[in-house]
Amino acid sequence: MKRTSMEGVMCPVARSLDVIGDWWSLLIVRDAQSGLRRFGEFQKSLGVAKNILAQRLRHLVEHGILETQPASDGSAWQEYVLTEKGRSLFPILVALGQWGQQHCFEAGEPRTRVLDKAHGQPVKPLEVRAADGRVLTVQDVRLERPPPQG
Amino acid sequence: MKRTSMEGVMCPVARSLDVIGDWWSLLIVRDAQSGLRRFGEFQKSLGVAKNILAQRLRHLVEHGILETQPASDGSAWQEYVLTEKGRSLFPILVALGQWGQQHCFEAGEPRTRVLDKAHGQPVKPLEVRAADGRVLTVQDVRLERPPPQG
DNA sequence: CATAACTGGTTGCATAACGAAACCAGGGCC
DNA sequence: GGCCCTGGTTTCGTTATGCAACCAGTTATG
Repeated sequence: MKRTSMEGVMCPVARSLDVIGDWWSLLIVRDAQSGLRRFGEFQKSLGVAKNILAQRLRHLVEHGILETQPASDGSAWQEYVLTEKGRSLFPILVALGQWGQQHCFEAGEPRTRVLDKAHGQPVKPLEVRAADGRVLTVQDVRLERPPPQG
Repeated sequence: MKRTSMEGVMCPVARSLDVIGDWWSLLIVRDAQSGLRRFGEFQKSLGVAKNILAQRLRHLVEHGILETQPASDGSAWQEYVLTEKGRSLFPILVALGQWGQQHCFEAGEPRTRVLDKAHGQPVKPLEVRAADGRVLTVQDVRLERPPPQG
């Protein structure tokens, strides 16, 4: 069988999903962005089975999204911290969060929010913009496929 | 067993992933955004097994991301078209695409790009902004968790 | 109008991924 | 040294995935 891989495909979305497209990876990254570092912290926060967590952490390290380093508290354990590549997933998480907030909650239902540290205000909804600054919707864009590499 | 569900969880990211977090769903939405409508079109574009595709389409319809409608060409078949909820996934796809483009390709490797229809220019990199317009990184935000609903 | 071919699926089966729980090794603590 | 905690690995049963075969309704063809 084999779960289909998108490694050779030219669509960047597919390539991304190849790396972070499984269920837990993005949630791990999300927790890492909010400061978690230790195996046990992730396990407690996510409630995921330990074998799955170990597997995902290894996967994320292999793909350069997390890296291991000696624990900051002087103990002999190691910590998982985000690389630059991992930190740059931030807009994806914000986009997912904003969409989920709008479409996956009932009106009064309590939810976690992302706030600007400086003023405690929610962040602005993400906008896709053209080079000249115009806000774009899906109708305003087109895909450019590279020529078949003969 | 049961693949863990995040339905009761307060994190919007988790809720989103509950709906669109599996491997194929976002790719289907991506193709739908670029204009595909018919079962056969999706199948050809994605190369996915037909049973999986049928299952995913049903899932996306159930969650209100796609809806079925009679074919626009007058034939008796039906088409799958995006709802407003589905169209609003656009920033997520752009975010995934931009990240994948930066981090999952070799330097000269050809890739599909999203261009502004009006001028043929690539869209701007997404930016997370505060209410007052400042660009925010992950260090500039914090999470507000709602009080435990006692 | 009969029939061939296409679209849009469903069913069955083999295999890989997932999940829970048990197990285990090394570290830290007394 | 004995005991518990952290951070995993192993084992095993269940679920999801992928392929291929099959099938009904629709459209094209003669």
